Amino acid sequence: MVRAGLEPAVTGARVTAVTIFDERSLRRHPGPTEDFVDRLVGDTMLAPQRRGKFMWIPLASGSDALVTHLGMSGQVLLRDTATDDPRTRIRLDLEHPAHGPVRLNFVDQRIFGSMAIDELVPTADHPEQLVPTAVSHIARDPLDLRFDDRRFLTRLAAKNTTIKRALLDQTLISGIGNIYADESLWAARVHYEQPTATLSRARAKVLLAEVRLVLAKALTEGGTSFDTQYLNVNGQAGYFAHSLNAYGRQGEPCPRCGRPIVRESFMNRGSHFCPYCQRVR
DNA sequence: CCCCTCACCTGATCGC
DNA sequence: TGCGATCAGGTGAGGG
Repeated sequence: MVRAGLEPAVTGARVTAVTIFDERSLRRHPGPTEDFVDRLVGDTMLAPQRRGKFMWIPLASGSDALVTHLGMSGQVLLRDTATDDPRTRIRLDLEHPAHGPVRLNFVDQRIFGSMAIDELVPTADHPEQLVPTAVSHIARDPLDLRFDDRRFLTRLAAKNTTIKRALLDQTLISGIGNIYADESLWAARVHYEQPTATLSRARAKVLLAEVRLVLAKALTEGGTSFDTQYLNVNGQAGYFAHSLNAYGRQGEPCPRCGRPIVRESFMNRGSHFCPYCQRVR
């Protein structure tokens, strides 16, 4: 969503200025602040790419890319050159050959996200495409046409953990956060603490199919937004939050069986599920 | 190597 | 009214 919105505006655009308002947003940048600025200014951006929750914009000058992770609360907002946003941590001013000047505001309330300049490298998992080193260990997301279902199912069965941990493991499958994990598990009727080793291949296939449906729906509905804090590149809220079945609905009836949804604490966050529909088997 | 816990952050909300 | 405590969650360092 974010990537698609940025593509026409940044592809071919030259960076004219970079302003750092909060250095903590450069936590993942390997060098000092000046290095980040110097390597961006004057360079030209190519088409944005995405893997999991990482987005990167290759730079025309060489083998580097501007890598952005949105964390929890990050946004990349496309603005005209006069617009500032509250909690902007990094500002990029661009000049596009066709569209003229444009501004990218990296807004991030909780500063879980970041920007960095990172080297593009080849990896065994992604032979047709160079990816930033910070992204090289991230698996493909299940909507990627090159996602390997058999490999995923085999690696899943080999893990010695529970299913929700596995779904959140970005080296196994990417693009699934806490909300989409709970929604997918609810849809597939799988308990979040089902051991991966005893989850049948048939049920794992159903779960993978439900993951795809949840991610595809979230994508078409513009992401999950609970308030104005979560916006797309045009500053609009997504609508996925209106169609949640389990996440955040503790105490409310399960849309399938009517019994109450339960919330349990797991991995320092919430797991929302229907104890009747979703049982360890 | 594999698995798991926890620190990192801010702002909304809750209880007293 | 105010103030401290709690909660939200993606990532990766570090421990076992």
